[in-house]
Amino acid sequence: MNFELYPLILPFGVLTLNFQKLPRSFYTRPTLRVAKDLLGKILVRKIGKTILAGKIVEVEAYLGSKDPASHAYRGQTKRNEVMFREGGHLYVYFTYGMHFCANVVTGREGIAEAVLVRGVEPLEGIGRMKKNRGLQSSEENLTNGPAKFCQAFDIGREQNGADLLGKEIFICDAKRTSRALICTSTRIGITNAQDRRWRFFIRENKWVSKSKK
DNA sequence: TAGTTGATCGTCT
DNA sequence: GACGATCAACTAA
Repeated sequence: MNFELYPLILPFGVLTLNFQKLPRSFYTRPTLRVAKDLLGKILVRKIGKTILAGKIVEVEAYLGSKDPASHAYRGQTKRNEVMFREGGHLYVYFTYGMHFCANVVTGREGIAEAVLVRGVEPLEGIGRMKKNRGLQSSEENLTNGPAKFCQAFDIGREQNGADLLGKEIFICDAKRTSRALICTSTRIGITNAQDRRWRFFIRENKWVSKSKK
């Protein structure tokens, strides 16, 4: 069942918290609902004995065949195959010749919808994240963008298709983010479908990407 | 601080 | 052959 517990040593001392992995049923719900509910949840990445963890603070929804901006708008291809899987998988794609971006697949099998993770607030493994980024940069510059987050969390080709109910990458439940703190906007970096306000982020959080507020 | 550009390659037309 | 769900370094002011 979903009662595996994951102790995390948070950076501010020896506080150890037990988080519960989100169940499959969290991801198979309607995508816009999953997108908003992902705000505040704890994304965990295990690399050997190293644990990286961060709070999701910015996301964008992509609604497959209903959405001209989605990679899956024109149907299934080799690249977007993972988007068509059951909710709770990770869709990682390569872009601009050098960057990876990661999506949480949502909905039932055959429905190609997903939520792009654009910003994360680092909680655990910050030293390793800095090493992964390879830059001496401020802490907010570590994970305040989709490709920065992937680099910090060492997410690439090999993580495409990963099951979020597995051991390598998963998301843990956390207190629901208050509706009053959730902001909405158009999505970043796309030119069509500007009428769809499917970007969601936590107000005044330092790890929301800089491009638009 | 705002705006521009180079990097770099898989995917789809 | 064009371009992208991006980023960092650079320039101008």
